[in-house]
Amino acid sequence: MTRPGSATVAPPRQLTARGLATRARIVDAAADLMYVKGVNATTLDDVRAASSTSKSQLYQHFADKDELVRAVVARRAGQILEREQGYLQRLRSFRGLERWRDALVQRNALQNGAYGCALGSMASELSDQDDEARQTLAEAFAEWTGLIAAGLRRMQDAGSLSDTADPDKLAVGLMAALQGGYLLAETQHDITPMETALDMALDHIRSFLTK
Amino acid sequence: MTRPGSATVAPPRQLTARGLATRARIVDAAADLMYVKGVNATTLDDVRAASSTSKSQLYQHFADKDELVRAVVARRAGQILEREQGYLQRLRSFRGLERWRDALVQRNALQNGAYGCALGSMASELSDQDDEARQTLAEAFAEWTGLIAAGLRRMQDAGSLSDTADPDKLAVGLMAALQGGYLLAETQHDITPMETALDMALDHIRSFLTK
DNA sequence: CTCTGCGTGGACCTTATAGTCCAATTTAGC
DNA sequence: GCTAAATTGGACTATAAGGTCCACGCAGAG
Repeated sequence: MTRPGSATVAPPRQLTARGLATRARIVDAAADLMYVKGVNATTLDDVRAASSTSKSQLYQHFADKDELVRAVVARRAGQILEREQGYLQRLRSFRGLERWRDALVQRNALQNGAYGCALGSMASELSDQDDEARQTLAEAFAEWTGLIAAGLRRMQDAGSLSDTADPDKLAVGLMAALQGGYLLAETQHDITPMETALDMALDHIRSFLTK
Repeated sequence: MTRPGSATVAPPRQLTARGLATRARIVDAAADLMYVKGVNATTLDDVRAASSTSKSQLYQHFADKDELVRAVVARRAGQILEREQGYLQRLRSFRGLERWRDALVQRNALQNGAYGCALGSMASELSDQDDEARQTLAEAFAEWTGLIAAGLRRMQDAGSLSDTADPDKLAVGLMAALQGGYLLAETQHDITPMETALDMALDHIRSFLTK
């Protein structure tokens, strides 16, 4: 850190391909562990073991655990948004919304509701502990909700959704139903409440269909 | 623990009023700390300091931290259900549902959404770590949802809610909207999404009103 | 081929935290 | 009051976890 000659402080010193690969391996392993065990309950030793790295490599890439956590948050946000973009960017019909719902429910059914939403569980655990993580998560939720709202707007443009509907509010409501559904499913170890919650939100949106 | 003559193992040895008061002080302090800092981030030393007790007293009343956590979960569940009973047991009209919504939103606005729902945040943190806590939380959610469903049924009996409405499903959907709203509000430090989510759920229920 | 510096392994240190123990004190029945 | 049990205070231990350090390895530029 006090080595002169290199960059001034400790900004992203230039990484080789190998370094980048190690870093990715660490973040991936940490993301998996933190999803299953929770952020706090995941130790750096867990991460080290799961990623087949050593302590020095962790601290080569991250100043401390908080920074690793933030990298995990960013990574998860990126992953989920990319996945959701795949589902939502072509959304143009209510049927598409139903398919989206089915995909989420099915994915969650694989683990019987356990662990909840990767974004939601981190949001709950970190929002009041790490403001930077909180902001990243808030932005991720906003983008995710935005994808839904955009889809609803396309439905309006296509004439299938009434102009009296407010896509932004409907999207927020749908996202809340999704997150609440995840939480209840996680607690009950049963995805039924998640289905019920999403169905109710979709029923409500259905009431705005024009045909 | 190996003291002969008293009860066989270590069942709730008989407590005096003083002991009971100490125990309550510990659980209360722990509940507050865990709500604000999270369960994992709350140390027994924090609890000890906040409750003005000593280590031996903690271990007098709880075998280990997990047991304290379970006591906190049970306590919170009891508190919230008691509070919600006050609001919901006389619920007979849609207006009453709106008042209930307003009360929850207002309470959450006091802290700008921070910390979320006391039950929800514990559910998220504990569901995949402590199965006993998870079950208690699941039952608490079920009871809470049941209070809402019972209110909706009274509305049906009074003729203001259509018989085609399914009170149980609507209650689950409303609870999910509430919990999802809490989570989004906590993440954004802004209660707007909570309001939006609850409004959407209420709008949907409104569509089943008969007059 | 060899020199430079990023990249790596893992021992080591420090602190914080869960959990133990026992002597001293208070309480409650007799 | 007296005695036994309940209660309390706080020092003490063990360990797990975060974080530091340094010697060595390796890969690419000259």
